Amino acid sequence: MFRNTPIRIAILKIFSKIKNPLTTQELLNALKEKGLKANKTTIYRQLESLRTNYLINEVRFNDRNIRYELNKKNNHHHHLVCVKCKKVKDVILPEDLHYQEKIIWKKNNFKVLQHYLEFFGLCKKCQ
Amino acid sequence: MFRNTPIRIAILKIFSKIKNPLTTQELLNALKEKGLKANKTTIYRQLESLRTNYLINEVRFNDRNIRYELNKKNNHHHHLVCVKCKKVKDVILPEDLHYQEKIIWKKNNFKVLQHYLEFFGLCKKCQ
DNA sequence: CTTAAAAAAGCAACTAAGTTGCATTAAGCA
DNA sequence: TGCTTAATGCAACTTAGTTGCTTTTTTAAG
Repeated sequence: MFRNTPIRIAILKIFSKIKNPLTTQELLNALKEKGLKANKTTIYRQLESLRTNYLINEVRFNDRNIRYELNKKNNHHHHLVCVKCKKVKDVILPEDLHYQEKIIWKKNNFKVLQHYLEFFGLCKKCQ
Repeated sequence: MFRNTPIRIAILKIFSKIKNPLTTQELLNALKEKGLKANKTTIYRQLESLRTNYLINEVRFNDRNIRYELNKKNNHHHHLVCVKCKKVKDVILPEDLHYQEKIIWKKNNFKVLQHYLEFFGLCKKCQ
């Protein structure tokens, strides 16, 4: 199904090492730093392929960029984005949104399949 | 501070009547339907002005578009987006995310100022 | 009502992200 | 080793959004 091309391997390696979601541009830069000059078309196609095969997830913060991160099993989490220093920290919520989604089901008969949830505020250092 | 230009008035009127967040393109179309041909530069500048003055909010669903809706007082809500028919319904969560944000504060010393939360799934009709 | 200052609108040119079609290269397998 | 097909590269294109500058319009003072 997939072919283990140098670019694909490099992209997955970068994602596995990085702590925060990457924009397309950041990924391109990271590849360049590794000495791998990849065409932007290739990157867009790889990201699309990885995404539709559930290997990576899209993440949206409060700017216009779309970011990507590895879609590891049992690693559902959200992000705390500091509006001042822009640092990002993963956060796992106890019970996540199960309670809210149960209410939504009862009240609206809407079956939630997925949610986007990100928090913006001030980290410890920036307050 | 603001000047009551026909375009600004028309934009606010459209937002006050519409139920779901609008993309820039949808707003342009809605204006056209009213017989108001407005330059796209003007629309972008109006949206930016309305946003920085807290009259409208940005909303992100799972496509690339940024949508806008009126920022009414005491109307904090989230959206149920049907992945099949694309219909959008507002939802108000009891207690919202206060509990989760309290936990975040206790565990991470992160002061949440804002959150993005949207639900994607199947509406009553589409299940 | 007139007029002056400043904000808003319009216009054209530009930027940058993302896409498309097609030719070339290279995985992976018989 | 060679064949098939996916992946890559490239150039041209599309489209959203931006910028700089000119013109128009709002608003408020005289």
